[in-house]
Amino acid sequence: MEIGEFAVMVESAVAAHEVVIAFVHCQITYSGRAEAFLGRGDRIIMIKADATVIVHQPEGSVPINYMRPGSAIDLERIDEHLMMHVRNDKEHSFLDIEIFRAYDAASRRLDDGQKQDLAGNERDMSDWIRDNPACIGADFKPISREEQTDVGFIDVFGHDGTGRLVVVECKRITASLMAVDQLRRYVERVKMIKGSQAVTGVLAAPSITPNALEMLSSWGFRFCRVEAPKRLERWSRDQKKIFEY
Amino acid sequence: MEIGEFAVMVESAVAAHEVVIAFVHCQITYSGRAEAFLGRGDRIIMIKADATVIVHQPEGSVPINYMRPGSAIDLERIDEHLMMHVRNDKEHSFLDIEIFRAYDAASRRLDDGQKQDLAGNERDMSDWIRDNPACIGADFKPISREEQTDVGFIDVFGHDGTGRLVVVECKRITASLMAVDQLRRYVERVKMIKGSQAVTGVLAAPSITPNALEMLSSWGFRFCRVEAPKRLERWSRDQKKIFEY
DNA sequence: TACTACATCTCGCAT
DNA sequence: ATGCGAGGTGTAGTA
Repeated sequence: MEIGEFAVMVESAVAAHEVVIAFVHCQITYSGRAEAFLGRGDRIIMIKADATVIVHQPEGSVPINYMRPGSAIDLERIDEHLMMHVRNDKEHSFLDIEIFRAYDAASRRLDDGQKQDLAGNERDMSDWIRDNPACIGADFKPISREEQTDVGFIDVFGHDGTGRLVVVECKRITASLMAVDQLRRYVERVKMIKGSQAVTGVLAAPSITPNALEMLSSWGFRFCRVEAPKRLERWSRDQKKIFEY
Repeated sequence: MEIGEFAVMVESAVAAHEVVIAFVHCQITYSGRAEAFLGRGDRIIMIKADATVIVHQPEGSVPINYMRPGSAIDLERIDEHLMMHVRNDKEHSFLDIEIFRAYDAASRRLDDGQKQDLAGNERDMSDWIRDNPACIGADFKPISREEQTDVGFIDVFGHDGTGRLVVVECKRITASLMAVDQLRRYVERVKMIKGSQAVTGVLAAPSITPNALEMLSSWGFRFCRVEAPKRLERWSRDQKKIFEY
C-alpha cells in the first residue's frame, strides 16, 4: 500500500471516529510514565473510535505500546516515511511511530454498546460466603459484606459465637503473602477502631502458598478453602464436556 | 465479506501462522478462570502468529476477551453464522465467538524479533539509589540491590552510620498502604533472620498518600522523595518541548 | 512448576 | 481529583 494513500486513509478514518487496523513496518519511541524505544519490525497498529492507539507485535498477548483514549493523532510525511505522532498532553506522554512501510490497512465504523456479564469474581465469592457462613465456621455470623463500614473495605465482616469479631478477606486465586499483609492491616484497623483485641482474621481462597500460610498462622489467623462460585456454570458444565470428549 | 470466504481465509492464515485481523459482528462466551457472556456487537478480532486470540470493542484500551498463546482455533459453520471455537485445554478455558457477519478481514505474515528498551522502571530506580545513596540519608551505605539475599527480595539493602540495618522499598509511582505493608514485612523478616531489632525501613517514591505516610510513621519508618530516573531523557527533553510549543 | 513482585499495569468505586 | 483494591490481570525472574 502506497504510504501517501495510507496517510489519507488514516486521517479521514480518525476524523470520522472509525476503527483503523494496519499492518506496518515501523520503529517506535515512547515517553510518558516511562521511556522506551523499539527498533524496526513488523507490527499491527489499532486506532479505536475514541482515539486509543494500540500497537502489537506478531506474537504475545499484551500490546508493546499503547496510548490511552483521547489522544491526539497527527501524521507527518518525512521523505518516503510517515511519522505518526500520538500525543496525550494531559498525561504528558507521546508515542512516535515511524512507519517505513504500510503493508495493508482497513478502517470501518463499528457500533457496540454491549457490556460483558461476568461471573466468578471476588464479589460473587463474598456474596456466597455471606449466604453460606458455615464455610467460615460453624458459628460464624456475617454482619456486612463489601460495604464501606467505619473500618473500611472489608470483604466479609462478622462475629463468631463467642462475640469475637471476624474479618474475612477473599481471594479468587491462590492467596499469597500480600493477601496476608492486607488481612493483617484490616484486623489491626478493626482492633484500633473498636478498641478491642477480640478480633481475628480468616483468609478465604481456593488455596494458599506455604509462606503465606506460615505467616497467617504466626498472626493467629486461619485459612478457609473456598472457591469463587460461577453463576453461569449451567452452560459451562455442558461446554466443558468438550474437553473430556 | 461472505462468511464462507472469511472462514477459508482464517483457516489458511492460522495454518500458515499469519496474523489475522477481522471486523465482525458477533457474540462471545468465555469460560475459564471466570465465566462471561457478551451480547451481539461489532468487534475487532486479532489472531496472532502464536495462536493468541484478542477481541477488542470499538472503544477502550483493554481487550474485552483474549486467549493466551498456543490456543487451538476451530471454525464451525452453523447456518449463515460461523462459530469460532478457541480452546486452551491446558488452562481449561475456551472462548466461543459466534460470528454473524464478517465485515472485513486481512491476514499477513509478519516478522519482528525486536525487544523494547525501556527506562524508568523500578529496577532503574534501585540502581540509581545504590549509586546515589545520599538521597536516602547522609550516612546510608548500600550493601545489595535487587538481589536474592537470605532476607528475600529487597530493592536496596544497607546500613547507616550507627550500624543499624536499613531496608529500602522503591515505588515508581505514589506509595500506598500496600507499599507500607510490603516494607513492614521485609523489615520484620530482616529482624527475624538477623536476630536484631536494629533494623529500619525507608520508602522511596516520588510521593506518598496521607494514610500510607501515617502508617509508615507509626512503624517508625521514613519516606524519601525519589523519582524513577529516565535513562533516555536526553531525547525525551527535546521531544517534550513539543508540549510547550 | 510454583512463588513473588512489577506494570507506561487498567479499571471501577468511593471519598 | 485522589485513594484504594480487584483483575479471566500478564510478565519476568528465581528457586
